Amino acid sequence: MPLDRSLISGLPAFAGLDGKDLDAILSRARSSRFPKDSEVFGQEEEATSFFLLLSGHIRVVRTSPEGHQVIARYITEGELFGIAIAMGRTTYPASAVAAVDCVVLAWPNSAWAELQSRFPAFGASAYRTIGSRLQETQAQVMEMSTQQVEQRIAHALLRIVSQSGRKTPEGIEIDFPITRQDIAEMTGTTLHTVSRLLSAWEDQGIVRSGRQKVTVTDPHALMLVSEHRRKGPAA
Amino acid sequence: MPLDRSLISGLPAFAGLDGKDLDAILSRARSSRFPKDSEVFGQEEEATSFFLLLSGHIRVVRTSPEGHQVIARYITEGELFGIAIAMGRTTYPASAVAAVDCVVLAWPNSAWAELQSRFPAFGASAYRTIGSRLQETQAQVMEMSTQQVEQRIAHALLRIVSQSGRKTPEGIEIDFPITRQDIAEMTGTTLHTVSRLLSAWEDQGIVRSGRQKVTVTDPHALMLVSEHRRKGPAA
DNA sequence: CAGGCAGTTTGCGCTGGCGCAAATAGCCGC
DNA sequence: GCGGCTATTTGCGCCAGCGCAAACTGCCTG
Repeated sequence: MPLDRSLISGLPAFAGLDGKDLDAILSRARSSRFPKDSEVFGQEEEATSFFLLLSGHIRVVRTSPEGHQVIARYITEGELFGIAIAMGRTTYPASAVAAVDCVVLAWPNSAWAELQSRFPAFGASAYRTIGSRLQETQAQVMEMSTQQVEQRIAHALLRIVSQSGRKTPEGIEIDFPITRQDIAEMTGTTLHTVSRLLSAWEDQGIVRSGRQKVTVTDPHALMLVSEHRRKGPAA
Repeated sequence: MPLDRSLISGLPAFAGLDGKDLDAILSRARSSRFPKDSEVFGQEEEATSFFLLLSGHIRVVRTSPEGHQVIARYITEGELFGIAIAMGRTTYPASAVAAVDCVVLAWPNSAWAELQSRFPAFGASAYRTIGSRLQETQAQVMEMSTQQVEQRIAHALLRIVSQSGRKTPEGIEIDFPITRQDIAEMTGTTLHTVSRLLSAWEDQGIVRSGRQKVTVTDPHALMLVSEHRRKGPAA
């Protein structure tokens, strides 16, 4: 059964393409399910496909030779990921793990050249994606160089929540399970410190948190926290 | 006077192109000199061109809203830089400052689409460049999350030296002026800490350093330092 | 519904590395 | 050769946040 073009018609990656184009693009893709905690691809693995997340959330994790893990980002619905081919890489630089049950479209790398040349808008969109990843990653380096742990965590929460937040009566909730450890691995700290800060914020009524769950009840206050920077150069 | 193709013929960015192609590419470029400490482009500035460094060394610097600076990387001879256009960005995400007197080739952004489509190998090379920048930046995040300052500085020195080292009787010297502050801004620390560590290494005979100058006399020992990691997970 | 496990909280002590400040030392221009 | 500027070194005190360890708590499973 061919994939329905409505799956991807609204996505920024395919902006400016008509129905026929979408069908052509989809004809090269296959869709698959990944249950929670399963790996879409692994770090250092031979890159054979590139992907689009149709539904769910995916954690992109880099593991160091000594076994330390760092979460590079979360992929949300509609995003391209694993586009090693677009950067001329032959292996995936990180692994991708389903944070919840996910549905993913996969294209074989062999489709890349064709899609890119037939639908330049699609290629451009992929390159824009890479550009923003680079931008974000550089911003993260900056943040780690100049901000305290508290600000970094506040900022990370705001980022996640704005990307993958679900409104509830109590506030905005991160709509996938996330542990203190996960947050620590996104911000370069330890689960202990994350736990302490979340507790403090809970006392101040800024967040509510539970097992693998964080709800931001006062985003504005959290923004203030994230902006209260360490003393910088005078100007 | 047209630019001579020998300027760029050996560079990886133009691998696989013949003399006529090179001339065509060069015909769209103009060459300019940037004296030490002058800015090739500024952060947030409208991106109007992309560049190739013919000679010299360029410092890529990001400045935070509070005035903190971070050195994202050094560009060495033969590298493309400022290729915001390839990522669909309209402004430069960082500024580029000549670390020494530099000679630079600049293409107007309007040449990008044409060059990319006429010479796919050139486009691919640019995308590979971006891919490795992303890779490196992510590795840096990892490093900052998991390693101590000492290891980070050791690693940074090794990286610079392998990229821009000049052999001298005493060891390998960084062949552009670099201050303790610069090293601090590459590694997310302070010039004080850098100075202390360099002094310690000097006592151990691993480096020799002077005003805006660092010579690695014992790269192997420095590698050992950079690999002596903080205790990690058991496996 | 009894365990057991994974995730979380919290206390406590310690230390890497920062912040500040002052002294020193190359280098450049005059 | 004399300032004066900029880069560097170094001492000292302090504290954010880590490491360790122990207790706790939902939640899932049998």
